[in-house]
Amino acid sequence: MSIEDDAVEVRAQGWRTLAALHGLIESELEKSLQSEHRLSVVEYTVLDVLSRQDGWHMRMQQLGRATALSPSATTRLVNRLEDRALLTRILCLDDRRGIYTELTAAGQELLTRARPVHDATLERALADARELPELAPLVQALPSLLPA
Amino acid sequence: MSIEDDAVEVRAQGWRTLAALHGLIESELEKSLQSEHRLSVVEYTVLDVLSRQDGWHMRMQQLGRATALSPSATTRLVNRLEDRALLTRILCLDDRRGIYTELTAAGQELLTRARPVHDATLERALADARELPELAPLVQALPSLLPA
DNA sequence: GATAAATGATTGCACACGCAACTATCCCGC
DNA sequence: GCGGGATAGTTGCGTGTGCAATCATTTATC
Repeated sequence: MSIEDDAVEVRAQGWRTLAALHGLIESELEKSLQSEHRLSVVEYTVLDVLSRQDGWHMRMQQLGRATALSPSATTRLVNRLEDRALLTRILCLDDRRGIYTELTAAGQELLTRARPVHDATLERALADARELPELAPLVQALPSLLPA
Repeated sequence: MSIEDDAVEVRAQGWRTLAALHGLIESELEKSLQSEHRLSVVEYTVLDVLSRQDGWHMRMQQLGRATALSPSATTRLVNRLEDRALLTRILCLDDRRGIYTELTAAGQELLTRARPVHDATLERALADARELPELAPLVQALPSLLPA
């Protein structure tokens, strides 16, 4: 019993730490990307993830999963970026329900300018977090968890 | 140069992983807490953090920091919970600008009922995440990062 | 001790979000 | 090849959020 209770508490504590670090980083990114390039974090994420699909298109649904957004929010997010001519919708030929999205040159260009801001802010936010005792271990461990 | 570029990319990758795991867990918690107890994740967080301040009160600002919420959002969050009689505002005597908040018996009771739902959902969400190759390492490492 | 700057919290406003309902397209069984 | 169910995406609507401006109180300056 006590052992299982401990496991529950450890998970909850881990989640609180994760959420705290996430919240800190996200609000820093939000402020800097918004003020420098009028981009929200999730908008930047879309541009970034699209740029990584080198040559490949992405469906709305995949975009929604990549951003943890609902279908309706995904639609409007793509609308906003399309209105700013940062990406284009491309109708799917083999499945005409589906819609692909693709970065425009302007989108690619904005991403190129925004990326340094994003990266610098991320570095600063992580440095700040490393000063907080409850976040430091997670920040410290993060880089070693990637190669899968 | 290349080494520094790598560090930038590693940080970005770590952030994407962190954000992905956070998004997955948060949407699961949101769904279960909302449907079972009409609580959002951030509302649950407030009840939880207040219950941990055993005997101690918390100022609005501290609540805002604990939830990564703006002052205005904090005000309205406390309004919602106060309207449901889950917590009470207590004026600060030594600094009459400040406002303390305290769980009511009903708030404590609701938290007691919601906590099992929260914990079970968290366990399930982490198990799901462990199945995803890109998230598994972070999920695996999380429990070991806590004692600070 | 009066005025100015700073701090804690609240309100007006615009906007992004999720849910549920809807449309359009595809796929399956017969 | 036709009707019913599933799937991809969009829209109406209510609500939670951040920013900027505001009010109340405290603290600093003279």
